[in-house]
Amino acid sequence: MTQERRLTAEDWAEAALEALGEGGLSAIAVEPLAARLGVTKGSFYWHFANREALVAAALALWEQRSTEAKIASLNAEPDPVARIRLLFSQAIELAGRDSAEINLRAASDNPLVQPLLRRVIQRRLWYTIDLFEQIGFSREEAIRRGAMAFTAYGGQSEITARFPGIMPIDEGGGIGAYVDSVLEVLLSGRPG
Amino acid sequence: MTQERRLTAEDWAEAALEALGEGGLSAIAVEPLAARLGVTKGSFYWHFANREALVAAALALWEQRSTEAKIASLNAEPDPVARIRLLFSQAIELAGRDSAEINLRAASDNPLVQPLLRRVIQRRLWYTIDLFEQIGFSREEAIRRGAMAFTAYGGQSEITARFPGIMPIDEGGGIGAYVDSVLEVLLSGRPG
DNA sequence: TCATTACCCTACGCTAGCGTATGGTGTCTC
DNA sequence: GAGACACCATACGCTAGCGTAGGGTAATGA
Repeated sequence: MTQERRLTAEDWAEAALEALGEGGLSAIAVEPLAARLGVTKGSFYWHFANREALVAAALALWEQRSTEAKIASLNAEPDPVARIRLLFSQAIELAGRDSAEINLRAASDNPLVQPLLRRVIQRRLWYTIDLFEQIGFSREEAIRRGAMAFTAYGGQSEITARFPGIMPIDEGGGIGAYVDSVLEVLLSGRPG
Repeated sequence: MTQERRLTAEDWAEAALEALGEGGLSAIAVEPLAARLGVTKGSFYWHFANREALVAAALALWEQRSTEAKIASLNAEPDPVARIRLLFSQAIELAGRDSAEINLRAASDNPLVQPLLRRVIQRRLWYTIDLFEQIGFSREEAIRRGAMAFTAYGGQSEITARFPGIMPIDEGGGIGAYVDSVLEVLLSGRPG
């Protein structure tokens, strides 16, 4: 964290991403980050033109890593049904793993964040829809169920992250059982 | 809006709530609001101790009105299934009706907003769960389905509000058809 | 070894917003 | 009609954060 050697633009972007996870978008601030890196903002303005450029760098870093991570963990699972289950499980425990995403959602009005989230949502939504189509639902039905699944685990992860303990999913079997019951409902009337 | 007469604390709270709906929590700022009300902040600090008090007043105003409105519109419908349908329909078109709520969710880390939203979520969640119990599901199953319904329409309203046009629910029948299909899934295997 | 380059510091100006002190004015009351 | 009170203006100090100017230093390559 606090380095002895001199810094690069990547060091700054890394620190910015970390700050985003801890304090939200507004925590990506030049002077506080400089202090944290044991340096003055004179350093920053050598590597970046302005704060916006730093925010953009941190967002790019996040997008790359988050998509890589999700794709990697999901591609390991060949069965579509198991993939959906994985999607859900991951989303529910997303709070601890990726607090940057939670904080990004809260800043979705920001002109840099808005298009980024739009891309990410689009990808995930249609990925989910595709899964339901692979399972055997018609395209129209897959769109409906996929959209429902996506909003459900989006809302779920948001709420559990921001209001821990408020969802009564710990009763009777824990998270796994809840995920199973959700899937049972989402897959009801499954053809094939 | 811009008044000729002198102001009361309620006028300030009202303007603050309006600003919250338009620009988020940070838009509840003393000097901009004063300018908007055609007055200086000397007026404000006569009515309130500080900014936090104004935020609290605006939040109280919102909580009171939003719960009143929702309860009124839902109590008019006696059938539980129709009520759930109403809940969903309302949530989806929530963006235009209550942008203050959307902006509040984005500020849920704020120490004044956090407990407020926690209360509201708690109320709505268990209200939804009760509906599923009234329909005939067991308590355990009602908790699962209610939680799922709640997160689904929470996520739905958030996404449609922040990223209009991104959800493919307008295809083939519009919102009403989508709500119906969601309900069909959520009520699958319904006893009684 | 010496100049160049990469990186950083110090010091400054600027803005938005919070909060305070104090004085002014219209309206109500006796 | 004279005070009292409610409401507001003016003017100030303060903080956090952005951005700039210009000088300094350590390492590196010729």
